[in-house]
Amino acid sequence: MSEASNRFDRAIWDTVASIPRGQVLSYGEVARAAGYPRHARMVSKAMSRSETALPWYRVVRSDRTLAFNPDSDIYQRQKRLLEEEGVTFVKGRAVSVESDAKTDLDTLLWGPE
DNA sequence: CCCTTGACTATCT
DNA sequence: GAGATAGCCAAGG
Repeated sequence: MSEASNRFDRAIWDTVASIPRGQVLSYGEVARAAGYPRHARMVSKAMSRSETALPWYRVVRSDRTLAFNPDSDIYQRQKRLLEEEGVTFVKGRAVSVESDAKTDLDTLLWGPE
């Protein structure tokens, strides 16, 4: 196992571990925050290589949908873990608790949809 | 070295 | 907004 790839993994792990409860980051955002722009596709692999418990479920697509097949068990598991932290889902998109005022107002006025 | 595979993304129809 | 398309980049065959 080379030093370089190990450094990459650690950077990704640290970044994912730093995502606050009830919030989500996209694969691209994690990669960029870790100091490796354009490495979105490598984030999942790095997380898979982790042996410690990471909040992997707080990482979603850039459009806030989940990366798995909606019919799969893993998709349901991720969705449930997020909902347990207060994250809601509107049209398949994860909406963190810390959403902006406009979204909150619209939701109050028009309901989730 | 070429080709295929992804828990991806930005952009254009 | 859903598809298609073209970039992206490390791994493995």
